[in-house]
Amino acid sequence: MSQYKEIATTLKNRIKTGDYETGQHLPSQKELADEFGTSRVTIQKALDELSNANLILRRQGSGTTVAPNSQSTLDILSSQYEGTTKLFEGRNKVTTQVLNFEIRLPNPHEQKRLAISSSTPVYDVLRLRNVDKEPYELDHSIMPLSVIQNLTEEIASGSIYKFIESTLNLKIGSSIRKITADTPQKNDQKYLKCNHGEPILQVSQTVHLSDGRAFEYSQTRHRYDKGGVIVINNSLSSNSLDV
Amino acid sequence: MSQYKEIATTLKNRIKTGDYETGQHLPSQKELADEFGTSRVTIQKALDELSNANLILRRQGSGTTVAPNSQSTLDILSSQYEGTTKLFEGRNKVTTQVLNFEIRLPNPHEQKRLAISSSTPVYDVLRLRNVDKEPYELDHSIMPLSVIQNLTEEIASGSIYKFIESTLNLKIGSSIRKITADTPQKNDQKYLKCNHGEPILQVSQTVHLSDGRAFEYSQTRHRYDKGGVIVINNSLSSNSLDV
DNA sequence: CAGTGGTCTAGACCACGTT
DNA sequence: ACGTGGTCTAGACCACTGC
Repeated sequence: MSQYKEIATTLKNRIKTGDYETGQHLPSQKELADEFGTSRVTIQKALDELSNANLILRRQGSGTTVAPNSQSTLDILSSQYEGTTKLFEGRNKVTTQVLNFEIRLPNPHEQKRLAISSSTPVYDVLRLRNVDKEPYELDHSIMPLSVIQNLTEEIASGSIYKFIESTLNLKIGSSIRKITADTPQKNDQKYLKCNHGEPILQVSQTVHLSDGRAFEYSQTRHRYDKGGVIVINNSLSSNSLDV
Repeated sequence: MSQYKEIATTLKNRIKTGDYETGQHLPSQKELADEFGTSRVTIQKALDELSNANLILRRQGSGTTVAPNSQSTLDILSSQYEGTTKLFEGRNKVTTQVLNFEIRLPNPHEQKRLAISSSTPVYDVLRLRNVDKEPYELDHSIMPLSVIQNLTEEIASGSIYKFIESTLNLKIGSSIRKITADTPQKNDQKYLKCNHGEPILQVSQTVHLSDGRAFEYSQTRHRYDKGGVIVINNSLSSNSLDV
């Protein structure tokens, strides 16, 4: 691990433990450089990490302070979006029912979203995730075999993300998601136990590896009383758009 | 404007105009440093900007390439979320009806979201935004007078964001948003012309200035057939969470 | 004016991919 | 082996804030 990342982790922990309190000043960059026995530029790279995560506010002339909401931001960071399995890990019981698992050729829409040709086969996986035995989300994922291999129904009944990161040793990069509301369809009524008039929150996303290859196009549908997406935006990477 | 930001803008333009094509290599950092007559570190800071915006992919050993989707990412960046007025600027006609405009004291929920005391008065503004004469969104904003002053009903019928940035000369910083689906309420039926069974997409957000002060807590409700939120995530600032 | 963060340099070494 | 991007240094100057 690089020095500036180690320092960033240390500083994050100091905020988490209240060593640096919300609203209070951090030591100056020069003091931190002395403490960690490094240069000011390295401290600045560490502070960049905290700044990107919205944990600190830097003001030229007056110093660096711990951001308001730093504690709730830390909560969100600690359960970063890496699939439903990780989100609920330890707190709730997640079970997954694989409703469909097949390999087929992609339709034109999927070809476009995944940037693959019509001859590249894809996994088509439909899963129902339950949290504490209550239906939580209905997930339909398309993954190209050119990127993801050796996926089985058994793996799909656990965490596909863990399989990709740990077993295939691939690094997940950026994603683009569109969040919309919709009326319940037949499958929503059947599996999520939605009645007529009970809205669905749908998240459509394409997820990429860090090398830029798209590895998943999915549509996830939530009951409106169990769904919701939280987005944190900073001026640096203003990354959310209402359409 | 600092040198690295100028260079970042130049490089973004080269991607926009197709000078650097999607998937193709950029010149190496050394070549760029020579071209711009600067050091490699400055080029790297410029590339950080593009990387944060998901416009490029950097691979140790093999070089920097223009990201897939760079063109659609540019589209999104060019209409960053700065209020509905800016989003539709030039393309559609946005009109705003101010349905309620008052100054009052905040309730406990609003006090918490805006981090203000019970004695700090707030503006309470309810607005209906129409795009091309069709109802688009119903927006309920709470803003503390300790931050925003001299707001009038006339200003509210235009763009409050432009007023804050241009007239008050304040800089907008981070925001935190929660996106949910909901059933239509009385106001939705009245103003957004929703029927029973037509879902609402709701965005609740708290927006901060760059100095960390919260200046707006709002709830915006969209017709399900005219709403949607797009979110771009990168590993750097993974900033979205399903709850 | 003193102290803070922001920018920039010239050069060094390392980690990684490709050939 | 070579070229790429990643990290790091020691020092400099600038911009801004607050006393």
